[in-house]
Amino acid sequence: MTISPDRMQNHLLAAIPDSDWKRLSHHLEPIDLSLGQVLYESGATMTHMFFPTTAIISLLYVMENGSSAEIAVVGNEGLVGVSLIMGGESTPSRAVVQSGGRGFKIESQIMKHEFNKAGPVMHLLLRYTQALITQMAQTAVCNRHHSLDQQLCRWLLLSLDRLQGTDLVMTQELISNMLGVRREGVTEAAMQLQSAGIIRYTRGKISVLDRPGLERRTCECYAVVKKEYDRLLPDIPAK
Amino acid sequence: MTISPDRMQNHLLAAIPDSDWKRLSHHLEPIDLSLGQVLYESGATMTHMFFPTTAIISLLYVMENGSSAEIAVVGNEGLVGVSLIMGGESTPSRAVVQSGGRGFKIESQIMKHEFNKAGPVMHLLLRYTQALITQMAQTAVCNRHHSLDQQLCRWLLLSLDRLQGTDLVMTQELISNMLGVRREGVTEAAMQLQSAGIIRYTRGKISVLDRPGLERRTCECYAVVKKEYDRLLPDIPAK
DNA sequence: GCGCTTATGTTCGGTACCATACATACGGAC
DNA sequence: GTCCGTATGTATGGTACCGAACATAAGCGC
Repeated sequence: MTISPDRMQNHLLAAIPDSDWKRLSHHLEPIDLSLGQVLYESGATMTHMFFPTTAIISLLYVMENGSSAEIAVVGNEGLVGVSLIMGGESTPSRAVVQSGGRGFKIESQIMKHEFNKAGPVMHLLLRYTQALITQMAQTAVCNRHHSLDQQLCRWLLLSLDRLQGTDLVMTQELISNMLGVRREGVTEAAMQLQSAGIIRYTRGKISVLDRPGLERRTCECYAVVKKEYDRLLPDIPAK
Repeated sequence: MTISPDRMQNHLLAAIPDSDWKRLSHHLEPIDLSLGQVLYESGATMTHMFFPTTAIISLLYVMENGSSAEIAVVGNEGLVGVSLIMGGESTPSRAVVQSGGRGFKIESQIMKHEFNKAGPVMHLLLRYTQALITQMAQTAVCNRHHSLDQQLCRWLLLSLDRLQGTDLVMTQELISNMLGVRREGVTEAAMQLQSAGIIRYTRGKISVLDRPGLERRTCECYAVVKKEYDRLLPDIPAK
């Protein structure tokens, strides 16, 4: 049985004041988001915005030679389609479902209209956008300076924050695409984490056993981003 | 003789409709921006927004261990202080003058008030913000995948686009801080470019002799960002 | 249980960058 | 012109990651 997703599962939707919510609620449509599904393609005009509840979406740039790099990750704390409210209608990146689940979608026109009222919804979305900017900036820093091991920890923590429970359904191949590294590199880093007792994994599934252990091993980038989300979106319950 | 900067030298200011400009013009204050000057510090509350005319500003993140990485660069096409309009009042990065020159500053309250009118100025600033987001995202990609040589070309081109003329006053040490690499690495890359006849440099000054040569050697990242600026801010003359 | 697909593990040589140390030489101050 | 601070050039050894090729084994379909 598929349970219709609850608005409250997405923290942005949950933070919309009731008076504004009344206008919007009719337009939100619950949807399934299955692993690998592409929500929008680089450069394509976006017709909808998405609010994940249990799914996680990766924003990634695909290079001319086919390799890719994750720019940011979006889960139940946020939304996919920021460029709609920024007025650009598209971005040079792709949005892919990294972890299957559910969410809501809404037509872009509705949301743009709501945004242009310049009320609480606009300010909420803008604060979220700033948090997303921080995540992107820190991804740039992390890509420059930190080891694959540290980046894997950061990535696991970001995913964990956007999931219920401690299990990720995710192959190492997938992770390597997100991080923009070789699959073998992920294998070696994951083996180290497993032998340290921090994670346990089998084909396509990773269980985090020791979250504080991950936090000890990751770089400062994770904390910088986390702190900024908490600061900018305080009405959103820290998991 | 220092010439008072002209509003039209900053493309965002130039794009503000006259009716809105009348309200704002009294509040804009011309200022000198000298090399190395810090416009805001990581985490500090911003009191002003800045519109460079002839100066270039780097947004960079400084790590706990003191090393740094550039997140984005802002010149006469943009503004410094996007987080003010996003509602965050601060960001975890630092804004430093990378190339001395002039610009305007304006008190944050004035600009926020103007933004909240939800008129043309808001939409202009939001479109600029999206272009800036693209630059950050592409910096992340470039840091992940491209060689120092390619990144140096990208960086020179981004700087060139924001300057008049073809000379940069800039030591290799400074460039290495921006790119987040060793100074020696920049030296080697610069020597290659010089012996290819693309640039010529002496202590602290770089002259670009062959701009198309730089464009041939850089990665796709430069073009992606450039195209997105042109798309989002078409009212701004491409240099 | 058997076989096949595919996720994970291992090895190899190569390279781009790093940290450190030091050599050279430009060009402004005097 | 001379001196000196500092920008640039060079060398050495180390490491993290890459690309490629291949080995193993988990778990699904039958």
